[in-house]
Amino acid sequence: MLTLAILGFLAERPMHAYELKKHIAGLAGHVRRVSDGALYPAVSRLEDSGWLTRREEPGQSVAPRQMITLTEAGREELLRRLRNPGPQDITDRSKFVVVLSFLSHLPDPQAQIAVLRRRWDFLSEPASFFYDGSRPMRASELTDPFRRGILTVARATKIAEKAWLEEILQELEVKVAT
Amino acid sequence: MLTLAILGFLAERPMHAYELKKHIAGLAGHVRRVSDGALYPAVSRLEDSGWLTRREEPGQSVAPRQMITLTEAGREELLRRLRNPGPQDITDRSKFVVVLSFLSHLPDPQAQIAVLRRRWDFLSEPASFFYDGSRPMRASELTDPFRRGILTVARATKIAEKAWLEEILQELEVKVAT
DNA sequence: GCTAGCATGTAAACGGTTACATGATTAG
DNA sequence: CTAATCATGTAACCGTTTACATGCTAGC
Repeated sequence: MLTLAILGFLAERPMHAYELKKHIAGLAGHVRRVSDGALYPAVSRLEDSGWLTRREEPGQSVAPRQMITLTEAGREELLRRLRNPGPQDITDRSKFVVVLSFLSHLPDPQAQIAVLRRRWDFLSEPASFFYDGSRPMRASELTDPFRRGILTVARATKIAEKAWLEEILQELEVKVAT
Repeated sequence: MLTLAILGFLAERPMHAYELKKHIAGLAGHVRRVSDGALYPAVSRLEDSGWLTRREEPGQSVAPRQMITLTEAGREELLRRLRNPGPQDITDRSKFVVVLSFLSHLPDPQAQIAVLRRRWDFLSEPASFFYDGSRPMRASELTDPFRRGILTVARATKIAEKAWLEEILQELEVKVAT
């Protein structure tokens, strides 16, 4: 998730790590704070992979900082990841949000459609949640009010997301057809 | 997350690890598959902490398996974690769902109210998502259709969850008052 | 005979959290 | 002078993923 977010934001423009941190924190909707201990090693890893380069900017009245730039290989890696998200990137909403954030970078609407459809298919599968012994329970059988709440909210979320997906898929299909 | 889920399900009844796995997979709504490499070591860790015990059940016509039972210390640990969830357990929906799943185990409605209110407070904070340079953007300024989608769905989810929270909080407050 | 499901584990690699460490600038 | 924000990093620890490894039973 961190890797994709770093590649994605750098594709828009070069930044230094501190800026990157704020962008990523915003993306996560402070759902997940980005710790320095995760970010800086991640940037180093991506540099080792040849996906980005760092240029020291001697501090003119500010603390010295490093401008990080995406390489061509980095841009290709981003597109590869966007075109071909892993299963978790589709099923885990917080990961899918990252994919979605950068999906515009894919030049091909058909590739965008493919990703969105995978999410739609996943949301269309029946989601079993709780078990009575080994038998999955239906929502109507649940007496626990908190578990009912989980299902209530999950259902509302699913409906909202599917509605949006159907809307944008239709727009994209019109675009492809023309 | 795994630890809390294991403690929570075992509080309902003893199980063997394979059953636990299915319960946890259901809980996660196959958002996150539970790998054996995570589950079995987690169970061992909890055993080392004295929160559960394992009893070998020689297989009568089935493969030999181990019945896992929560200890008194394990039950206390569960209650401690439910009463006092970490910040991530409140802000990260997939983690909050785990807390919610077992919140009924807390005997005190006031403690339940406290947890739910923390979530409500978190959902009430303004969530900034994307930046234009260093300025956070308003939803109306976003032109990227996928990013607009993220905000659209997030807003719907938030409304649904807050509505449910307000409903159940009111019920619980009535309960406390009587 | 084979596949699916039941059932339990280990080991290496990876990545994230937490805590530690440093230092500059700006606003109150 | 002090707190907040800018800015970058390291190290120990922990838990998860992935891949490997084994073996039984039931139904087709």
